[in-house]
Amino acid sequence: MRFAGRNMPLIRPGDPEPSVILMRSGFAFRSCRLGDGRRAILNIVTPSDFIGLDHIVLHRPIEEITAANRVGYHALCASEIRTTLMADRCIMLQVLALMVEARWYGDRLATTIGRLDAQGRICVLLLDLYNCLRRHGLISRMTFNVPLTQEQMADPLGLTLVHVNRTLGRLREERIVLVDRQVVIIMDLDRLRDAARGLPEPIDLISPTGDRETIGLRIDRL
Amino acid sequence: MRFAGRNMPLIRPGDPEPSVILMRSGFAFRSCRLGDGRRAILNIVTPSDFIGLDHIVLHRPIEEITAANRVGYHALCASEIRTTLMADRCIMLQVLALMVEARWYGDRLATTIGRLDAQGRICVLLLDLYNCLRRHGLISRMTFNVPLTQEQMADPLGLTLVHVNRTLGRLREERIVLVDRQVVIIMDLDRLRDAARGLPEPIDLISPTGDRETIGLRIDRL
DNA sequence: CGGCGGATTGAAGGGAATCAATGCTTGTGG
DNA sequence: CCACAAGCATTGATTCCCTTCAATCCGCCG
Repeated sequence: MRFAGRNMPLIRPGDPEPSVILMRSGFAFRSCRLGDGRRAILNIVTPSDFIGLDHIVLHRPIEEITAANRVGYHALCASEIRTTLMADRCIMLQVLALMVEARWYGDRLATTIGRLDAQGRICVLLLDLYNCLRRHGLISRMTFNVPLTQEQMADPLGLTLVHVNRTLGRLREERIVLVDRQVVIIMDLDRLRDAARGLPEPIDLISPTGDRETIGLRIDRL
Repeated sequence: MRFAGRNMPLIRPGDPEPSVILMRSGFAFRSCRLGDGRRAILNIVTPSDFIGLDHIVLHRPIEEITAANRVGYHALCASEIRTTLMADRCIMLQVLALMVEARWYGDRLATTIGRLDAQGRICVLLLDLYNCLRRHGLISRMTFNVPLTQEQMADPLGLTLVHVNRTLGRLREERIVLVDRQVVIIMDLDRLRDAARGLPEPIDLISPTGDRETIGLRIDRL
């Protein structure tokens, strides 16, 4: 188990020896470099997510992972993983399933940005985080911590931090969800779902995602 | 080799026996259903693309594929593919590579929509089509056919057809690219690239994408 | 000819960006 | 312990890109 502090890179683009990472605690975000050098956040990474699985088939990382707060994680050399996968076809299939799931979320994000207004997009983000944390048993109430600045929320949603701020204010006024500092309090889950409604539902994998631990255990072993 | 006419479904969501498809000729688009029943186009599919590879690990299709014009394609039952893959690890790795590439394009699309204005988005779409067709040796000049309505172009870019129309008009005025009916003529490739600049570059897979035929051949054989 | 799908164009309105200034916390050093 | 700076949140005013609504036009086919 390794650790990284706020704003520290877990993976940087062009790393000669890229890793596959299993998040254990904390938040991070996955981003890519734009032509002008700016950084575009692609999504938020939460505990028990795998990141960098694409390194299995990539020469060098195309994206960078940055810790949003203190992060605990396991790292393993991608080439080792590759040989491991070649030895166990079932694991390989599971990795494929994870990639399919990741693609689905990418498509879904594009749909979110393309068809929902600022309020809808933010609701989707918060709802996804809620569902994700809840699925992994990290929360049980309607309250949780999101160690992101408003700018980091705005970026993957294609918004400006100013507009995120205003919209969060409106969501608070309407008593749907309250975001203060790093604390999120869902006040009305139904209306939060309504605001995010219209999007396709998460998918149904042959090998359920809960089985991630199957891979996780092997990583621990290595 | 099978054929499908304009607006005919190649894959429909919930199909009990989903297929993996290799496009041979014609255009199609991949879409998903929104809560209100509308259809959201996720991307454009061109000849030699694989679609439905996710069915290898999915119970049932989550997206639908629709022919944009007359399409020729090969179809193979996903469960057969799955057993084939389990037998040949190298092919499996190639499929994984294709999924990684697909995800990258999904992420890239989200970035495109989130950070570029209408002109940039349309330029990205046209440029991607150009590069894609060219890579597969389907065109050699600056002219090609795109059998899409303006509405079908607008959809995946998060725009309205009205605004696409106006923007195409501006691109014509500025002598960058000319889109009339279904004919695209790139008048100034450099400025087209400029308008789309800022996006991350396509990726560099360990097993080059050109090797698709490796899989294609096996599909033919089945 | 009439109808239809798609392209084109106009006018009006709104959502989000942009520019800019002001609070609020936190941490650091004197 | 206070002063100060840095980073982030908040708020206002203005601008503009894109949407929406609507009308017209065009090519095609029965």
